[in-house]
Amino acid sequence: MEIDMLLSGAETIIGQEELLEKISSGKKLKVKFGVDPTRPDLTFGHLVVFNKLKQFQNAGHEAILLIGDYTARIGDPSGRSELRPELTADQVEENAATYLEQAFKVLDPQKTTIRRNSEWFSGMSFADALNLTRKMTVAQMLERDDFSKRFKANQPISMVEFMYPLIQGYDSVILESDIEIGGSDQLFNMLVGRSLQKDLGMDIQAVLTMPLLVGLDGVRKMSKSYDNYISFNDSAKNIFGKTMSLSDDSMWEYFKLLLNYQETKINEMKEIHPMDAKKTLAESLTSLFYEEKVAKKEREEFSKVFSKGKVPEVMPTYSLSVLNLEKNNLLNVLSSTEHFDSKGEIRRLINQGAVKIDNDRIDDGEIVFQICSQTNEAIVKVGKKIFIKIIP
RNA sequence: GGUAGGGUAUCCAAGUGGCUAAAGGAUGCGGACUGUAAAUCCGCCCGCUUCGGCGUUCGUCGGUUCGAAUCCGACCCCUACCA
Repeated sequence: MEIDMLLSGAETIIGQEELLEKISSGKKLKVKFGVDPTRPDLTFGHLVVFNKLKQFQNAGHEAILLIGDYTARIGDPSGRSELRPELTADQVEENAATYLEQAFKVLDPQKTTIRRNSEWFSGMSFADALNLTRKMTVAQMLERDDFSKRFKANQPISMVEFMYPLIQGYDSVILESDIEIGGSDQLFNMLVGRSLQKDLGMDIQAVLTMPLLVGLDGVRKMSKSYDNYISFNDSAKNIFGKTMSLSDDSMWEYFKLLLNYQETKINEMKEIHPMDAKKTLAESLTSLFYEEKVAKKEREEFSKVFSKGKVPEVMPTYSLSVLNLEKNNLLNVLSSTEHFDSKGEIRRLINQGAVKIDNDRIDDGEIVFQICSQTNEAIVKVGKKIFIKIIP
């Protein structure tokens, strides 16, 4: 039963038989999951794998979170061969720290082993590194899907990219991992771990890949570089709001991959109104990171603000007397609120009919603020999402 | 080392002397329609502006010209191919 759960949702499982043997023998497995701290946020794409890691953890296995601090520092050129700036050690450390903080929102810190690959790579000699490269051939490398595609298309592949699978594989050697989990785009790299272990006569790790989560656009995979992601660090409001912006079609993936909903339960959800289903999704996701009552509250706020067109409970507030502008016209006031990049942008928004004061559409940026003497405040709404309160 | 191609706005990409702040996509933003959906349609998308303009931009520096992203020179960087 437990085994079924551990393997559920996986897209590919390599080395399943040995894995099952190990599990049934009662061995405490070392489960490896690696992340490169190249940017400050973990996304819900990572969450898919983190959830899996947690399942193993809950089942009593050893969760090893590998921070690729050494690799991150070199600058991973994967993907479109962009020249990524090398990160400084400080930046990487900073990112690593926030990664951990975020990871522990899901994982149990007491039971999680944290390792950094700078532990073994920063002291590695060039000769040892070269020895690593001996383990793989160019032809083998070109088996990796994106390498072969780029190669055929005459697109650049840098040497350091060829090192990445080896680096990642060597991590598995050092950690003596029994199983490595990751996104399905990591399959090749994880398989290299198997070859290296085999080569050294070690126990060979199983490999389990999880499907890639589609991003908020519903088309491309969730990724920081596409800016279509929800992060562990998003506010409750943003987790809820971003989830609601998903298309109906893609929400079921979220139920499945992020909340581990089973087929039958998903089918039940499909019976109710999509918006209600989505609200349930959004509330559940929000409560993964915040208290349930906070999530519930966001659900109510959402209905209030967007379905009923009311004003949110809290919003950034600016006082005219504090701003102390030469002229209290709409343009100046908005431009001093730091929500907008330039006055030109605000003008554009006004011209496009995006700005309302106390629910009246304004088409003139020169209009001077007159604050209702009864309520002693004016509510400016810009677009659908920005609310600003102005007080005297 | 040789040959060929290239560096243009957030990204992709056109543009080879003036009509170019620079086509077209994509992303993004706004509006309409809605369920803050998605899809679709319309609009905006370098900065500042007293809305007449002004200021910066096409790898870098210099030059030719009334005028340069476009021509010339040098330099830097990238890519593929052949060795």
